[in-house]
Amino acid sequence: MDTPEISSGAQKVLDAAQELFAEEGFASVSVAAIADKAQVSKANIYHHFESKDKLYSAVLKAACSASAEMITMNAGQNDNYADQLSHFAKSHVLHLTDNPLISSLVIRGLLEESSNIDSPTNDLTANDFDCNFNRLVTLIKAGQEAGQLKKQCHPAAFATLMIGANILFMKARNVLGEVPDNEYPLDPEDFASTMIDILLHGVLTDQQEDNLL
Amino acid sequence: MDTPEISSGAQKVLDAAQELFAEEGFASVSVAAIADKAQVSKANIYHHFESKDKLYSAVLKAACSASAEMITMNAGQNDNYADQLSHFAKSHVLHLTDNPLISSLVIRGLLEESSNIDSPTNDLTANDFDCNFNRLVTLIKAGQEAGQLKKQCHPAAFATLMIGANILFMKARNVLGEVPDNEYPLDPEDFASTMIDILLHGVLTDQQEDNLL
DNA sequence: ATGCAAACTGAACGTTCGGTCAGCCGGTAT
DNA sequence: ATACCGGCTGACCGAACGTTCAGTTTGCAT
Repeated sequence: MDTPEISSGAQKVLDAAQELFAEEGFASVSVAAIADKAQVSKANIYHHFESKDKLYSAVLKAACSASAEMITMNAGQNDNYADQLSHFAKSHVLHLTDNPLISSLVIRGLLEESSNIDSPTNDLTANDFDCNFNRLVTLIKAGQEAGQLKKQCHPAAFATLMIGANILFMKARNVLGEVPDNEYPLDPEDFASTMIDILLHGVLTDQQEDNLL
Repeated sequence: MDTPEISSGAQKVLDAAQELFAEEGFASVSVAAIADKAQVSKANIYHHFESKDKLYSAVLKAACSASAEMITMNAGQNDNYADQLSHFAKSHVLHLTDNPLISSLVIRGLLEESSNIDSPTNDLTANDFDCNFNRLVTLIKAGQEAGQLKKQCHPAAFATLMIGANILFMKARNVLGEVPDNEYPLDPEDFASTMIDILLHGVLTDQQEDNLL
């Protein structure tokens, strides 16, 4: 489409901007700081990008396309929906933890209100998020129609559970060190399988389940 | 303790600052904008607060204490842990949706890196978050010891699921309008009960559960 | 060698930022 | 009346901001 043929110099700027924007947000990062990090002059940034806003959009666009690319290779098309959900959860949480910069940018774009930045920026992250979210929703619906997942499970609520948990896991790993006397599962794969176990089978003991009938 | 007797003028400033900081973040909001919104002069803000950083800390401190106060009235001490979890989920999600400003501030403080703002600020939100998180964790452990919740359920992972889902629900309600042909559950209480149903019983059909044995 | 466009820069622009200061109010104790 | 003090303000400051521009360097086609 409209790939504006990123030069090597522009790429240095993009990389530096990505890191800084992901870590501190749009408003906290000055163009001078980006220039410093990229080891170019401030004016050079304006040679490649027409404004700070447009640079941010470019960073976000790159992050979103990288994000989409990484999650596309999911597939695994088998007819066991428990496996498919498990696979989705694992690859999603690994995507978040392996690419914290990209993920932080997308999440930041999602959670920030419409703000001052022009609308295309917001639509970008929203679309990227919807993409993952909707793929999970359709996966659940398919599982329901195959009779493997409960009909009364609201697909969007389930997707919110899984994706919300993964995001919190990724963002709060550093903050949650001090859970009392029970170590937090720091390994993403461990977390994903623990989470999937809960989501598939619930947390009630069998005895409690029986009492309900 | 050290309640610095907030005057009515200072309260106007705090209210305006809370709203703006919650909506746009620390760096995006200028002291002049806060003064405009509070209908006071910029110098007046510096009469009540010694710097923008300190004002932000004050706003965050107020938000955290309001948050703690609101969730403390949970209790309900009954011996049915399914009910207790359900009650926790409902009051938590209602707290988030009813007080979006306070919640946004705490979440923002949590998700932002150590940043430039002095450390007490970060500790503040982290403590508030830990408070909720740990209360949920101990609730789950109690349920496990009572034999009502599965022993292999990792308490911290469960807490991450529930709290992460609630946060995403609250923050993404406006973004998630377009889930295809299945309306998103916009009512917080509906969402909480749907979520709890999944967490307690899992999403696998009974027939699928039997196949695993 | 010459030309030319693109990559790049130092220095400056006007604006906005966080923060300061001298001074004006209105009440209140002397 | 006077002194005083907290609440409050307009005018101002230096620094940092995003942005521009004239001009230099680089690389490549001729």
